[in-house]
Amino acid sequence: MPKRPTEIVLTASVARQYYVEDRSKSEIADDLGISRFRVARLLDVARRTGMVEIRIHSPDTIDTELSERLQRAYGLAHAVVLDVPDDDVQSLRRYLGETAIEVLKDLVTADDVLGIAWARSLVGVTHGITKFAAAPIVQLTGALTSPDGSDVLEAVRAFARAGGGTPYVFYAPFIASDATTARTLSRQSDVARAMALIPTVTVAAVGIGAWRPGLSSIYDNLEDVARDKATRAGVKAEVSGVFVDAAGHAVSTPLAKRIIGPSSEQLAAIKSVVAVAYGDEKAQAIRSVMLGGWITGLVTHTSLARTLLADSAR
Amino acid sequence: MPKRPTEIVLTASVARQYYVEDRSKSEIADDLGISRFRVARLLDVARRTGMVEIRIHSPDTIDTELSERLQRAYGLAHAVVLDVPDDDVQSLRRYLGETAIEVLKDLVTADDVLGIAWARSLVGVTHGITKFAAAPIVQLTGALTSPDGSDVLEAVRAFARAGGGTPYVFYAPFIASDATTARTLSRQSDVARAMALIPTVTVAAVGIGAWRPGLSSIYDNLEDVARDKATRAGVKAEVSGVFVDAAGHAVSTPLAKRIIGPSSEQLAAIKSVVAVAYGDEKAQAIRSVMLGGWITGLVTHTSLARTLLADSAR
DNA sequence: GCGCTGCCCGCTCAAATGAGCACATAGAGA
DNA sequence: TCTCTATGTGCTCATTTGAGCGGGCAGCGC
Repeated sequence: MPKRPTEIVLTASVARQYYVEDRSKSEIADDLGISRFRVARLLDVARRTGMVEIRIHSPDTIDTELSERLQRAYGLAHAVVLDVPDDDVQSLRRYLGETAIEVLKDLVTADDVLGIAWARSLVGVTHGITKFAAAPIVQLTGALTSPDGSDVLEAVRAFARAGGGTPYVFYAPFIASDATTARTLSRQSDVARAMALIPTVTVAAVGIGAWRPGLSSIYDNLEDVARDKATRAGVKAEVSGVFVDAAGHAVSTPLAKRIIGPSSEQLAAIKSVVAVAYGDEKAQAIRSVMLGGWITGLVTHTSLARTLLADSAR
Repeated sequence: MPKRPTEIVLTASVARQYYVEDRSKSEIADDLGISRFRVARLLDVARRTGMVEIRIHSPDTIDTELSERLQRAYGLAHAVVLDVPDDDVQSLRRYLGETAIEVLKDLVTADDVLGIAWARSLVGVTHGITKFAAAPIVQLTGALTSPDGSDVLEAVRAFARAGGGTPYVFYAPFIASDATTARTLSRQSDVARAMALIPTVTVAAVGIGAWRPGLSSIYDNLEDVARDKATRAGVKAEVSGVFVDAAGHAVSTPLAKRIIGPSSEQLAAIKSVVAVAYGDEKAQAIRSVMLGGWITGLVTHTSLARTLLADSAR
């Protein structure tokens, strides 16, 4: 910081005029009878010495800095990190879901086709949607019974209702008992119609599961044999029914044939895939999914974001 | 502030890159794949909504904002307002004096001629001066006995010693007993030599007195008769022996002829006149002096500055 | 005294930026 | 359904700004 009093006053004055009053350097220079170069240099000094302090504030709920870092670290197109209490899973899920809906609102136009996969935090809050683009809404995966009774079909319909687009739902489970059953189910007209639309989907909302008990709806709804087989095949995570290993590569397992949902190729072809994820225990799984490039956007909370960033630094 | 989460993140990201990382708008735009216009607009939004907070800090001792306002309000070339405790007059005087010296250091080059008038806060601290321009130093006014023994001559010599310039001092009182004595004194060679140099003085350091007991060395050193006469003539303040009324106009009073110091014309001709002033009771006097344009710079403290600004708003 | 060094200043030229305009799009209301 | 309005976007052109350069000057060592 300058030592001479008159220069301190001058520097502060210039900084105030430039930064607070938004005057141009030339204008300030003319005003003070000094050259614009001098003004620029005074401003440099002011910044370097800390006379000018600039802070970026975020609205309470969003941690923009973490969001940005996460976005950069994993090459995401969108990342939203919510700074909300994460001890109450119920309300956390609500927050994340509502935010995800906002993100989708932002992303989806009438020219898009929105795909909705089973994701607990999303499907629970869809009833409150207002104003949505008139895009077709396609159910991406089969349904799973949820403790609170909300399901994918409801979510698809809610989006369609809010925007006036056509909902494409179907009645089939997420996981069929075997590959043959899955094929049979897929031939049902409603399932076939939705599946046929998957290649046209431009924006998808998905959930991410970790291949461990309690961290993936698929894992929890599977028999031991199939589960262990997948585990041995290297499955570490799952995105809307697509199985991936630690590095994020798709794992081909017989299990995949039992899933009613997008194939890995289909998922990869979707332009924007927004995932909602919470729970620090899922960090590794989410990381794998992001490394594999399966998703383009993530809505999550601070502690998980921090874990993900710490991991990416390794 | 934007409502959509992705836009909040984007806006904050842009603001951070622009303000904190000092990247250019075009660069940020290319990076994010958006137009530079959009970046500019996002930044506008960020500023308008308070996402970007810019604060100008001053070093502890100087209140740059008050300084600037004072400077503008009274059209001063320099104003330095010190934010120091003003309950201890001793230390206040020290601070002001030292700061005034810094200001003078800044203002005076080898091509200048510095004039020093009697000013208690200045003369007390001159012994510590180091590094000064090699300018001639001229004693502007006669001397007054000071309680702490410091005097103008000492100050003049200290400046000269620090800079290597020639000191022009003389032995004569500030106030002669009558006009005739004053004339006689002025014919002394040392006085005459200094007085002859006054028209060459380019920078002067002066004190300001209020025409009330205890607020002006001249007032306090005068007999009742002369004092009252001056009061009746409208004298409200005094700058290095020049008497002015409330509006700042020079008051012609017989008293002026008894003063060994610059005439009002001579004072007015000096390019830079820096005054040191403290004590809220002097506010009106200082205001008058500034209104009259007698000084171009002021070194003072916060409470007095605030009073002066409140007065100027009237 | 004399050159040397580092610093501050203002210049030129090219790049960055702002103001105003035209266009597209989405939502509101007839 | 159609028009109107508000909003967001990118364009052009004039202005503002930054990078790098050379000159002048004070401070310093010989």
